[in-house]
Order: sequence, then C-alpha cells, then structure tokens
Amino acid sequence: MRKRVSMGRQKIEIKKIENEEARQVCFSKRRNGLFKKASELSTLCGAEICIVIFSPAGKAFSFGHPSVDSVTDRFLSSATKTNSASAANHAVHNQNGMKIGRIAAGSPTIRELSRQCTELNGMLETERKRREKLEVAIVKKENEGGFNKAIVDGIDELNLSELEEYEKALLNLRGSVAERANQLLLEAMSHRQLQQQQQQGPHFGVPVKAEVSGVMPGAFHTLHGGFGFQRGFYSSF
Amino acid sequence: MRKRVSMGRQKIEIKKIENEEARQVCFSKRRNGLFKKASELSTLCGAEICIVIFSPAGKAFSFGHPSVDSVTDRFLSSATKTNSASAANHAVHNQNGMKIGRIAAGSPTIRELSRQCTELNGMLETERKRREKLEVAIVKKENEGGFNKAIVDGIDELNLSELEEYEKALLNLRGSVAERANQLLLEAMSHRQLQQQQQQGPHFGVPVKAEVSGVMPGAFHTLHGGFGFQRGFYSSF
DNA sequence: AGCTATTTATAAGG
DNA sequence: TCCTTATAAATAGCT
Repeated sequence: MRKRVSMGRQKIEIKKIENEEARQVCFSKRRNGLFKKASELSTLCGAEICIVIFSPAGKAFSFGHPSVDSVTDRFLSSATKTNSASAANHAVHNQNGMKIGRIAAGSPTIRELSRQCTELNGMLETERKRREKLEVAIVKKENEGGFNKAIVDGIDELNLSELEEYEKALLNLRGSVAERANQLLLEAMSHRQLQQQQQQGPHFGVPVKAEVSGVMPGAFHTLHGGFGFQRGFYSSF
Repeated sequence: MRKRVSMGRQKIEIKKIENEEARQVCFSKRRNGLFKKASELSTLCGAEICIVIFSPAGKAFSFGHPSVDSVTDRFLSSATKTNSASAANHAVHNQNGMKIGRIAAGSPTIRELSRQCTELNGMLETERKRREKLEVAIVKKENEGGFNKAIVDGIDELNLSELEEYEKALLNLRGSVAERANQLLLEAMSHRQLQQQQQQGPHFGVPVKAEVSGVMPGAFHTLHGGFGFQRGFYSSF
C-alpha cells in the first residue's frame, strides 16, 4: 500500500476564507468552474446566461451567452411594463440571497434611456436653432431701422437736424401707410362683393411676416452625437 | 453482488439536449447548481456576483450578491471611462464564448445613459429659459417700437386694422418728435440769448409710451422629470 | 500551474 | 418536482 501523496479534497465550511492567498486561488478555480458550468448550461439547454463577478480585489469578470450585452438588455427591457412599485413585486430569495422567479415588473431599459437621450438631443437641437433665430432677429432689429432704435432708447438722444430728418421720414411713412390702407380697403370691398357667403370676419389674408433668417454671430455646436456601445476586456490568463 | 438499481450518472456530451422534458429537467438542476456555486463563491471569497438566466421558454432567473442591481450597476458604471472604440479593446473568449478578463474600456451604462439624460434635460432647460428671455425681449422691442418693425419688413404685409393702428402710432411718434425738436430749439435759443423769449410752439405732449409688459404668449413646460429604477420578480416556486 | 484523494454535482430512473 | 443510486466532475490541500 503506497503512501498517500495527497490528502485529497477536504470538506470545507462555506464561510469566508481568511487567508488571502488561499482565497485568491479559490476564487480563480471556482470562477472558472462557474463559467464552465454556465457555458454547459447554455449549450445543453439553449439558455441565455450572463454572469458578472467582481473579485475581492475589485477586478470584474464576465461571462455571457450569446453576450453579456444581449442578456442584460433582454433582462432589462423584458421588464418594462409597469413603471413603479406596483403589485406583483414578490421577491423570493433563498437563504443565500438568491432570487429566482419570473420577471413581472418594470425597469428602465438601456434602449429606453438611449431613446430618451436621442429624443432629448433632438429637442435640444430644435431649441438651439430656435434660439439662434431669435438672436439673429434681435441683432437685426437693433441694427436695422436707423431711427427706430431711437424710439426704444428714447428720442432724447437725437440732435436737432436728426430730429427734423426723422420727422420727415415719419411723414413719408405715414403717407405710405395711408395709401396702403386705402388699397386694402378697396380690396376688401371687392372681396366681399364677390364672395358673400364666406362669413369670416374682416380678415384680409395679409399676415404679418416676421420670418428672420441668417447665420448666427455666436457659434453653437452639438455636444452629443450618438452613443457608442462597447465593452472591452483583456485577458487575465 | 446486488443487482444494479441505477446506472448512475452517465457521461454526457455537451450539446443541445433535444428531448424537451429532459432539457427542462437538466435546466432546473443545473440552474440550481450554478446558483449554489455562485453563492458559495461569493461567501468563500467575498466576491460580488450577478447571474441572469433566460430559460429556453423565456423565463428569467437571477441571482445576485449583494444584489443583481448593485452588481449590474457597479459593472456598468465601472466601465465608463473611454467613450468610443479606443485602444485596449482586447476581447478574449475561450472556445465556448466565455469572456474573461479585467474590464478595460467603456460601455454604455444605465447610469451613464441616465446621467446623459439628466445632463441633456438640464441643457434643454437652460436653452428654454434662454429662449424665453429672448422672446420676451423681442416682444418688448416690438411693443416699444410700436409698428416700426413694419418699416423694415414693408408695410405691404400689414392688414387693415394693423395699418390703422400703425398710422396712429406714427402720429403719436411725430408728436414726440416735434416736441423734442421744440425743446431742443428752446435750449439752443436760451443758450444763445439768456432765455429771453419763452415762446412755445405747438405742444403736442404725446410721448411715445414704451409699453412693456411681461408675460409670454407661449407656455413652455418641462417634459422629463427623473428616471426611476425598479425591478420586480415573483416566485416561480 | 499540476496532482490526487475526496467531495460534490448530476444523469437516469422512479 | 423530489428521491435514489452510481458515477462524472469539481476542487482542497499540496508541491
């Protein structure tokens, strides 16, 4: 009878291994064992599995079939029906903190969040364009119209000859206004005669056009493009 | 020698089990075995583990220590440093599609997406406020300047009632202009000859009133509030 | 990282 | 799904 060269596998108690080196060794072995089992399970039964492990040192390891992403995504998105703590929230764990059961209630999904981001980006872009237009409009208003600015700032700052010029301009303008008004009146009258049944109010179909276009003085750029989904690893073996 | 009552455990090939019932049985057993192993690993080594499994029937099962959420969160957020296909993207898998190694590069995370959404919301809010200010400013300017806008855009686009109002405004404006001119004249005269003749010309006394009032025509509201994260299960046991 | 004695997981059958 | 049995697979303790 040969002398035993090993005492073989010993039964161990399931509690934290205090010896650091032993713990690290155990972690490596069992992690590989776990991944192997997971792989077998997915192959044998056609299941989708994802495992994420953080070693006590903080390193992350993952296993995924078909991929960590796909399973995570499916898990998260398969659960988005109810959006708050509704009923059917019976979490069942065994003595070890294991939770098993069918998913019944909601969580936000990566997809949904991503969609929201896209939507928000769009809104932001729209908002920015809108603001740019307004800024252009304001600048234009301030530059244009020579004397019109004076009305805002107060005519107190014009000198005498400027005032006289301004008065003349106003008179001219009033002339055009009156002329235009006459024209409109005529149009309105003929309109009414031709189409009497159209009982709209006195709308003459001449909208005030306030459209402004042009390029902005200040440049505004898009901050967010798309969202790239990637994950990288390097071997620890 | 007793007759064998069981052929005991037989070696099986790791490939998909075609018999549906056998597959379901195998799935149950191995799933529990996997969870047990995971539990032991977390206890023995102090590791954090999360497992998500979808049965071929589509049921989801999960194990998490300390919880599925915490590990998932940690995993996702621990990986968000680089934001695109950078270097260090060495994915290493073994023959079974297992990926093992330390995380080196980015992935989109729920946290990150959520953060982006929050950030975008903030930017959107800022943008909206900014635009509101501009709109108020523009309205203000338009009120102040009366219909001076028309001078620029052409009075051809005003309708009749607008034109009438405009005419009135022009008259008023002319009044202020005249008054201001008068005042200037007086000042000039008194300067020249020690204020002898207090002759006032026609006083119109109709200053252009810069009527500015405050509220916006359009109301703008925040669409997105916060994002709630929840997950629910119910036992299948 | 190997080795090996032993424990643990599990296939097959009920 | 749970029990039993025989056996395959995983792994603790060493080197």
